[in-house]
Amino acid sequence: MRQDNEMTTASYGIGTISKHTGVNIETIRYYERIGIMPKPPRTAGGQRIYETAHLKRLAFIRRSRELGFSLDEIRALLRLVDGGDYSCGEVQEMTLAHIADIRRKIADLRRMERVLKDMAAKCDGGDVPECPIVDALSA
Amino acid sequence: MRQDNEMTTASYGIGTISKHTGVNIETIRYYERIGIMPKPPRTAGGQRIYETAHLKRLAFIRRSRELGFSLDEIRALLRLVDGGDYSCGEVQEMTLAHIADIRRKIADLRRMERVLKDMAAKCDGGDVPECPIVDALSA
DNA sequence: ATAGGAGCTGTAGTCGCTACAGGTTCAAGG
DNA sequence: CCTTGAACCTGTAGCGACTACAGCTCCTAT
Repeated sequence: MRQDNEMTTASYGIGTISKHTGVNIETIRYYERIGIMPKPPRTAGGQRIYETAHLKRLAFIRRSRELGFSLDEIRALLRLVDGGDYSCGEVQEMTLAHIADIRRKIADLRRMERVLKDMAAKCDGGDVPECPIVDALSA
Repeated sequence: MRQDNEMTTASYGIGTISKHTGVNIETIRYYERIGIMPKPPRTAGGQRIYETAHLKRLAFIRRSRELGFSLDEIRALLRLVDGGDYSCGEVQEMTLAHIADIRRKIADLRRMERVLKDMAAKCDGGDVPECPIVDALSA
């Protein structure tokens, strides 16, 4: 573990924050390239040095991805947070929009499931080469 | 509309089958490139000529995509159909596996929705720059 | 004969990563 | 102090399933 020479500010290598957040090393570098993670300071040799703030930001991104936010949505969320003058209302609005999105996806999947279930039910599962599923799909 | 000179076998240009199936022209050519649509005959000038069989196959692919089958799954389905010796049981098996997949996706999305709803509920939506959603995400 | 819509090929971009190849740096052990 | 080897670096290419474009050629109707 590295130590700052002035203060007791913890620093971590990229592998450490990768393990901590569960985000792949390559993905972290990718996030930096596309600008949702800031360019961190480097050692004399060019290796990235992260601090607690980076760790928190990466955890935020990770959790948001898990909850289905796109990187663009996360970018917007982070812009609010970075601006400093974000309001709770704005964040809530985006979250509600995202929930609506998820609901639409669920509805679509349920429709698919129903159709497929109906098709599978018409099938006797035998060896004959006349399948109602195939018929239903090409109609 | 083109007409065969021997029989009344209907032929269509790529634009026609695109409109009929709702599959983009570029996508049809892409399907040909990756081998899930066969290479059709061409006019002297090199334009693709399709017949009713192509139309049915493309409709099959379209519908399967709509129902969430991946191109790889569709390829497998088509291999069964093309082989001619497919059994209804095999098709049904793939369909049931796909249904299980859809159920998993629905469960995931529902979990997401619940978490987001809980987070949004904690938010008073006001103008204050302290948002429980942001806190929840970075924790 | 000509205008213009339809079609052609080939390439590059999208999203969100992941997987290399081929090199450099760092920390620990001898 | 030196060596080993793990960790890190850059840059590029690949995935799936398209979509978009540039810059042509072809076909049909007037």
